[in-house]
Amino acid sequence: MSELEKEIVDSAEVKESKNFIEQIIDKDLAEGVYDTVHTRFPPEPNGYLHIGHAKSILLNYGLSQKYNGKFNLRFDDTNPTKEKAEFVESIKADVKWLGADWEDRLFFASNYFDQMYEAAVKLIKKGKAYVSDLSAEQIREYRGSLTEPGKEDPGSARSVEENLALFEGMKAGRYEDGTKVLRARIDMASPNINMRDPVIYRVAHMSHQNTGDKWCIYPMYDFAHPIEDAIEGVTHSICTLEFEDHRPLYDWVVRELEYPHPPKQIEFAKLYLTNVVTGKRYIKKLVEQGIVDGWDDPRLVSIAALRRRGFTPESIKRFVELCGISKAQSSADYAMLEYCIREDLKAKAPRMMAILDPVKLVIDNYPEGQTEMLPVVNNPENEELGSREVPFGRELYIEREDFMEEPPKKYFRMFPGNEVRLMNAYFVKCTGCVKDESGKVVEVHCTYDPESRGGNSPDGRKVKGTIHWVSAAESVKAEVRLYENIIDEEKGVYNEDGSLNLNPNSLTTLTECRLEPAFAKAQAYDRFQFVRQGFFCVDYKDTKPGELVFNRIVSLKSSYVLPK
RNA sequence: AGGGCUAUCGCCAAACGGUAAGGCAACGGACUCUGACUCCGUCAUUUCAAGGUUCGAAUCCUUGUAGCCCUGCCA
Repeated sequence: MSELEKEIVDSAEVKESKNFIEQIIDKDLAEGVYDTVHTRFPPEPNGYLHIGHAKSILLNYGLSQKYNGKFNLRFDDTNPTKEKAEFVESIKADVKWLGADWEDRLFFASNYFDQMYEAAVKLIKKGKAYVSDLSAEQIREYRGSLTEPGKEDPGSARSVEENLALFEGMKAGRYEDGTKVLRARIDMASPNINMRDPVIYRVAHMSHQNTGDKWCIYPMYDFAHPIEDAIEGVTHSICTLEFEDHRPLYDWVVRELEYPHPPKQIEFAKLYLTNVVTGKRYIKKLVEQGIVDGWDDPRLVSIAALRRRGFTPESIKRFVELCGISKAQSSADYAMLEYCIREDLKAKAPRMMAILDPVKLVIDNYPEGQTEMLPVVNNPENEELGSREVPFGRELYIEREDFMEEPPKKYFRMFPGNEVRLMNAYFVKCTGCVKDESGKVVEVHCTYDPESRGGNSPDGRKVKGTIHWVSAAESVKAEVRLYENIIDEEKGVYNEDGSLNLNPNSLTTLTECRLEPAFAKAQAYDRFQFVRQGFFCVDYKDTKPGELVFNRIVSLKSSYVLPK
């Protein structure tokens, strides 16, 4: 290819298509609707963040970076009945871990309660809001149905003065929970139910995690959110599809409150993953039944679980990018997530040897009692990761599946008469095996070629198979948890009736495995690529001294399948 | 008087009236001290359906169909 051709190809690759949100922003910028881009991630501190939040975080933060704008982290804490301070810290940690930097812009919606109260007063004065005496049930009745219009709230007829006095009374705590609400006066006959005089303030005598007992009235999301965005100077308020119907109300609020540079709400489709349990009530059930050990169980897709399982922020970012942004309801394939972590760890993680399903290998012509240290490169694709010494001896453990007494065609690992390479060590020739009464192989025997130290024979002969191993004497016994999150490829996670389709026994398997010494010294959060099996990280939970628990985070497809 | 949104390969997703990108998955083959990785090749004459407009339609129009969301004093 000539230089010119290369340039043409390069420039073609640079031309990236923009997602629909970027197109909206470009247009806004070009038309002067906004002269900057300011986004935010507004979680309610009522639980843990999951992979879906990661999409929102990375989208919002990414946009602010791309357009040289700003990104806020704001806790949307307008409902004290659901929120806890402990979630604030975990959310901050997760957002930070993902690399979204809010700099000094950490906000709480509850810090705007005074301004929201004033905003409500302003609406009352404009005749755009009134106090209602209706019960929750009555409000529901008056709202009408999907096909029938609602009817006027009796409170709608009150004068501005009366509303002002009543609303002040609500604030002063003169009314019980549920006895009075403030409603926006819009249109009880609107086909959009959100516009049928939505409740914008309710009474709740409850301590708030941030404001304590200062307030006994709290604003509703639809009223509070646009105000929060407007106060912070947010330009593009990005949320998920279910809020599309709320956009007219969002626009109504910023218009009636007369903000000079009103923010704009844009909706995108949530990120769903196939074959993982996401429903909160199911997760709760799994936790209660002890099937998973909490909301950060590695089989779940909370940010904390993914972190615990060994995913890197980079891999999640890549995954979110790969998924793209659109308005079509979709579910990403879990294989794509696995691809991202494999891709990321490939050159970053040291590769260690471990035997998941050990069977003993005895080298009959190797001196009894001798141990030698063999140098091994930590990652052949990345020399910077250095090397280590691995002990080698007469008795080793190899993977049970790496030996077959009667091999099928194209099997080129251990079988009687075949020579293979013990990775980084020696060529060995299989001589046979020892079985117990039940016919189970308990020991494989072989002889080695002392000339082939390091894994190559001086006479230049080749072997087709290379297998991994650990020294029987020096290896460390450990438990490995094999986590599976694939429930049923065909039926998926949920049954037709909405119940959970899973076999608890299939979720996790504990195996006793053998690790090479260096692997066994792993620290929490260390990540390793494990020969032929996948990636591991240390599972920091429930780890007792001398009883390491490793967690296989990604199962690489085995490309050799035994014939049935 | 219901309203809103969506529909392009098994899964995501571009294409913005000019002749269906790309990634994941899958499948061949080459290579290999991990049956991994890498490499190379294959994978939508057709865009939910049926009509229409146009020299030309995934894109515009009409009529259907399917899926998701909305009747919290949740967010």
